[in-house]
Amino acid sequence: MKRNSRLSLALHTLGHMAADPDDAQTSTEIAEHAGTNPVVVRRVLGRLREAGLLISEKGHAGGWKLARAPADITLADVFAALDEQLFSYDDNTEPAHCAVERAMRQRISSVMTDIERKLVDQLNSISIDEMRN
Amino acid sequence: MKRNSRLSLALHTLGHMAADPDDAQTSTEIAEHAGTNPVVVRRVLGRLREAGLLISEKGHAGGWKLARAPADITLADVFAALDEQLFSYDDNTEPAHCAVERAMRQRISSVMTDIERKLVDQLNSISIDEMRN
DNA sequence: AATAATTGTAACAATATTTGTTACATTAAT
DNA sequence: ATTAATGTAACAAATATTGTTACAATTATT
Repeated sequence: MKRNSRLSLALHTLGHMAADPDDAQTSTEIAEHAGTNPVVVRRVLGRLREAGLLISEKGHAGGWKLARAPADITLADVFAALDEQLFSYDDNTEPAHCAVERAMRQRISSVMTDIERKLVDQLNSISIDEMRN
Repeated sequence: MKRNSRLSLALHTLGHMAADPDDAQTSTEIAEHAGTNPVVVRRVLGRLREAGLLISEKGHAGGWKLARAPADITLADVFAALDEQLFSYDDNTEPAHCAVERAMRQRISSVMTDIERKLVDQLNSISIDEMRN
């Protein structure tokens, strides 16, 4: 089983939708194309809907569509919607016992935050429209 | 249980070592300070040793020390040593069936590679010496 | 009004990963 | 010899991800 294929599924789906923004697709169609299960698709795309990137409609002739223009959805939007940790850095939640430790944690945290901010800037500069050829 | 605390453990340990590069520490000491187990410490630090960042010595009075000057060990070195995925993007290994899919995967992969390269540049600009106050 | 097609979501199993732990062989200083 | 350390295998426990089944709610079609 693969780990964390949510981002992959989201990007590929959004990329396809960007090619034909007015065509709604069902989770079954998307799942077949992505080689997975409709429930998994609804699970992942549900997060994109909560973030305002997608619209879903229930019932007969329902399905999934982009909520706005492909040029207005960036990679940073997708990362944020999936709540992906950009880095795999988890600080210990236990309070630091020594002063050196506390100072270092703060320094590391600030460095990471700075790097992350720059990364988000870069991700924001790429729209899903640009993910297609 | 926490997920992926390896980077945290590695950085904090290296940070402390950078403050006193000549003092060798045992995995038990490090484990107590980090609130974990000596075997876990040896597991994580072993990777740093394989990458040439640390030196370990067996036997009585053995322990762990930096392999080179703190200013010469960067965050990028540490990430690389732990083989961390910078992003949680996993491409499907299955060959793409349609041309649109193939093209998009290539585009995504190239975008990710580009972002990752810039990120590594930034990580390389910060040494573990700078992680302390 | 009945039917069909779709999302939303809960529940559970299967799998993979991470961490913690015990145990023990190996190595080196005392 | 004894002691103290690493190196590593093996396994348990916790957690996360994915796949799957089931079914209620919703909406279009007939």
